[in-house]
Amino acid sequence: MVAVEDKVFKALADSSRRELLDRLHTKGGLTLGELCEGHDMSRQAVTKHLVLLEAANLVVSVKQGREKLHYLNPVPINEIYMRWIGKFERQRVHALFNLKQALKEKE
Amino acid sequence: MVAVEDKVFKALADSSRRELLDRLHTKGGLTLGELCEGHDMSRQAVTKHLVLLEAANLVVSVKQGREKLHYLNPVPINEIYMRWIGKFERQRVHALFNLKQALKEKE
DNA sequence: TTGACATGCAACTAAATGGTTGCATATTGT
DNA sequence: ACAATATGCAACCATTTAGTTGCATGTCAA
Repeated sequence: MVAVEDKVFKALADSSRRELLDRLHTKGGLTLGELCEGHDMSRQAVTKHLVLLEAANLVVSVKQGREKLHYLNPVPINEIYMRWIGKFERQRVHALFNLKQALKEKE
Repeated sequence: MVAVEDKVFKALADSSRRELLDRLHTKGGLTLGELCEGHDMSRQAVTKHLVLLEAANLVVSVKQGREKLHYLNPVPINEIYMRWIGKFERQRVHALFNLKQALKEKE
């Protein structure tokens, strides 16, 4: 069952899917219809993306009547992080990130 | 220049490339030849993977004579993490991760 | 210098991927 | 009931991608 990990990365490989995750990070519980808004691709394309995201466990959904509500699941992302960032690196890398942020805000 | 982010995710999408990252996380400074060992794919295939990983800035390399030494760069991974894990989630998710680890060790 | 070693580049192939269109199903409100 | 709304499924197409093979270049050591 190494497959689940592979699904996560494959799912994250597409920019449309990443954008969907961004939207769900900002606001959870969106329906398929809502997630389609502001894209130039068809509803069916979005459906396919959501199927992959759910298979990867990056998105969880609940059916409510004829609607389907979608939520972001942060767990798999955390596992990626833990995989390649050792305990020491974590501090350095966080410091670097914060520095970058601070500089960005000064612009 | 949205391309750089895309390269990171595309690079991570392949399991052979992730394995290369694992090897470099365990031990930095490996040559192409060393990275080829224990794979069933050709040297040229590995080269191609490394090109992508370097383009994504996930791997940095230094030429030394006729050899090329490779190192893992943790910065892009951290940025993925920061993107989809909000400040509160970070705590919960870490706690969950640690719990899982503890349970795994008890087996 | 010359052979062995380490890496680089290019053309080609098979499979995976992202997108489309068309039709089917299920739920809601009047 | 029935029309509008929300989602699901399947076949098909173009492009990308991971891998190969073959040859070229560059560096070291005897």
